[in-house]
Amino acid sequence: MSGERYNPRESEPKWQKVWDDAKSFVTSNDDPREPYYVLEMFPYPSGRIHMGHVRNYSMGDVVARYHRARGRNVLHPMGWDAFGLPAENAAIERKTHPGTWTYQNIEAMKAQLKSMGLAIDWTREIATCSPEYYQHQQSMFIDMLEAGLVTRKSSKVNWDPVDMTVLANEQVIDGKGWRSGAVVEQRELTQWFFKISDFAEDLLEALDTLTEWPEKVRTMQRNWIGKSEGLRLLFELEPTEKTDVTSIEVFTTRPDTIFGASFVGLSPDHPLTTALAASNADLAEFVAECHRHGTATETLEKAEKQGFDTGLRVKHPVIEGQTLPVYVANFILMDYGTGAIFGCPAHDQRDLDLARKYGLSVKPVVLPPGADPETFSVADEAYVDAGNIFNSAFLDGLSIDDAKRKIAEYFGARQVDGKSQGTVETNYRLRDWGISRQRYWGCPIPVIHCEVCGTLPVPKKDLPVKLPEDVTFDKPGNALDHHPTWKHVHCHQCGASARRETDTMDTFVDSSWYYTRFTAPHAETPTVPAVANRWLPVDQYIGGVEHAILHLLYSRFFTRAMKAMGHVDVSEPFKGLFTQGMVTHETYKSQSGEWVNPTEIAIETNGEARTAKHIRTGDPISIGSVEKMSKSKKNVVDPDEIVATYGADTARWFMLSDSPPERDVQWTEAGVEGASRFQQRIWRLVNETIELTASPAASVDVQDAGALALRRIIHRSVHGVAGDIEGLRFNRAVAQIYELTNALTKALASSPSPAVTAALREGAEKLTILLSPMMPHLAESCWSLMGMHGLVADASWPDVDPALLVDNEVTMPVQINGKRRAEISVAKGTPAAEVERLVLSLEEVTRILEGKAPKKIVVVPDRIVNVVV
RNA sequence: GCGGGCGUGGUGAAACUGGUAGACACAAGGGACUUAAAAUCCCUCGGCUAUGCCGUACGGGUUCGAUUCCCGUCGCCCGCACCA
Repeated sequence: MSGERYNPRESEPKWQKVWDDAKSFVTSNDDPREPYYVLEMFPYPSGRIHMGHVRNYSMGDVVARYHRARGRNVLHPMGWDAFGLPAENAAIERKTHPGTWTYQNIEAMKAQLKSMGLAIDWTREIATCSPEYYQHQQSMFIDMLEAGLVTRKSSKVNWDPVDMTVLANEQVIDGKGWRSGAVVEQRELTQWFFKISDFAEDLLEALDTLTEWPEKVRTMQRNWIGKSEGLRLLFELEPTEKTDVTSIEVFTTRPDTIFGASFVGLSPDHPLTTALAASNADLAEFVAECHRHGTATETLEKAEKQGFDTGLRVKHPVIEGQTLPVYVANFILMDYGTGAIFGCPAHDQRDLDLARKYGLSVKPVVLPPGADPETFSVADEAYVDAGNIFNSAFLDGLSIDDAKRKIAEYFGARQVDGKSQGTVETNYRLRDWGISRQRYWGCPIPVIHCEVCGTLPVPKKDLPVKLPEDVTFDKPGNALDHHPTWKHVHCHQCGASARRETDTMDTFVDSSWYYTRFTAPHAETPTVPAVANRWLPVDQYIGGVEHAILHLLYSRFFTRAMKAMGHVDVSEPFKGLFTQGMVTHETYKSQSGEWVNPTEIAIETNGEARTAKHIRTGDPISIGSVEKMSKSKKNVVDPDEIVATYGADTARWFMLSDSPPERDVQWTEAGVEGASRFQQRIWRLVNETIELTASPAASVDVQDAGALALRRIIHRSVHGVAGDIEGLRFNRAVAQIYELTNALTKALASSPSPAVTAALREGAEKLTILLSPMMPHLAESCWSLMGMHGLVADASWPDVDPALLVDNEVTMPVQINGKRRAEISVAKGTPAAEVERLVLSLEEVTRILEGKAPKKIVVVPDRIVNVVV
């Protein structure tokens, strides 16, 4: 018996040091080879990596190592999304500085990542909380301010009462803060905004160019941007004493239904509503009621449509002499369109609900195909589909689209209050990106507020505006604002006393350009454009789908902004995007209903039945459903423990096998053990192979049939695994490597001829290279054991002999009436007539034909034969 | 409600433009080696009324042939959700 068991605990640190010393993964910007940029979403330095990281970084590492082997100059960096609230919470709990906590975490996590053996260029490491990084962000903020891409405006904001900060709309999930989970309140605050909405159209259109993105993510962004084309339309008010306002402007995407209008609706927050409510206590009460519902009852099913008749009336814009009531309605949003609508109940469900409740008219104006115009009516369900316009005078008979065009022209030519009555307008749901956060641990917004000169950017020569070190977190709110001296400055322009901006930037700003900084991480400017342009866009970006909207949309915006400022010359940051699935695990509960960690239990199997009990107490434990690993359910497995027990390669291999990478993968003890066994099998295979042939592969006897068959499998595997890695189908790459391993093991056990032995040696070498992106340490050990030159990390991906990919002999299944009955083996390219002749002489076929002629024979050359009887 | 995705053995899954359904792995069962265990190796492994028949959620359709395409139903997952 040859060799000892492979010992990853010994071998893995050894190879990591070898790579380190050889600077194997340090990437030069001057390398003339074709660049390839692979990036995984950088982690928040929480202190420990979790299995999700292991999966994410294993995938990225396979891609990086594969493309290195393919001769590309690969950029594969790592950094830290290091600003953010948890550091402040930790500061409060542990009485440490957020920076101290953060940098300690970074060190701990870096050690963990290094133990995974990732092919990362650590010389490019970035922490977004370091002034070396955020000074450039401040500098770009000033550029953006000057370029008109930043505004400061008072607006209603989502206020998180627990985190005591403002949240972007995207950060409010089901009315709750995305991090704290607290019910979000509305407050009026002056905030800094990036004008992402200026780019709405471009961000939407360019989605079509992102062909290497998941369709799902593109759809989500498309919906988020929420483009809608419609008409701004003025309704003239009947003169009234209640207000001086003479017209109401609404936004509609269905101006074609104007003949069916039966009311005009205002948002409870519409200025006219507010004005009317000032002298109408009932209306004021109605508005207050709407507000109570708006914020508190997110969980309730669709709130009932409620309206309040203001008593005002508007002139029907196309029906002479008719007027329509003006309602305030609870379902009309102030921050979309104009905050006012016209209601056409027959063709909008919400309008119909309101109309039925208050007895307003319901007049259909779109006739469904095939319906009778005399009898068609709308009951409880609005008709929202296609049809032709009727009951609409000069629009009668038109399609919806034609009617929209015609009515837009009609209103465009008329005037109300000296303005055009109708203006075609495109609306977007996407709002500007509010970046102000009332927090200490973030990038300071480099602005001062001078009593004389107003709001001024800090001169670039004075950057960075550094966070003060001596801060306390004994009061809720912004520690930066509480600092005794930091915010008091003198105006650089006039010398008057001034106040520093104490808001810091949303941490999504930090992550909106870090991939660019990686291309020149030590440059004195935010980017070195020539270098950035060479690397960008990122060829393959890999991360969680939870960032489908926020991070990815912001990054797309930021790249455009950086392009406008001359920092880069690309618009899209990520050419290829891959969103990996989560890591799940079974859950366990004690009798008393408490979650129990997998390490505390023992599973017993009795045939198919599985039971669990507590290791320490022996109490029975119930096995629950498979869920995403989470601390709250205690179904987490610590990567450190896995690496210590099985080694990094085993963890990496298991994370890549079995489940397609975009799908969730279930972590199981049995699965890890299988991966670990496979590692030993490879080691044994290589050991036994070198016992047969100690010298590197030379040419193989091409005449030997056994050797040829083996070489076919070897070359097909090299080809197949390459294709699977390029397509990110890691599970299939793994399966092919298993198949190759099985074939080599079998050949080895068959007292191989010299020719087969030579092929085996070739197979062992190539298998080692195929393994190296996934199990890099084991691969180095095998490579060195075989006495190969240099490191397998530097080895080229094997060439494939195309002649070995095609079989001369093909097996064709023979179907009778679509069911497989036999198969024949023929030379590749055998003509259909010849195949037909062979098939008809088959015993299985003649038996069923019983001398009769078949109705039809379908021959797909080299694939299949189907005899129809 | 709207949009998207998915339903394949005991389990994770594979099947390229419609062409041998279940590759590969896990679990399970049987055997070999061993004083014994671990490790390793070999065999079996979709179902059934088994020379055959059925089987890719269910019901139809197109086709010589459907896991794959089309229509309908059911179930699960994800995203958006009063956006006029």
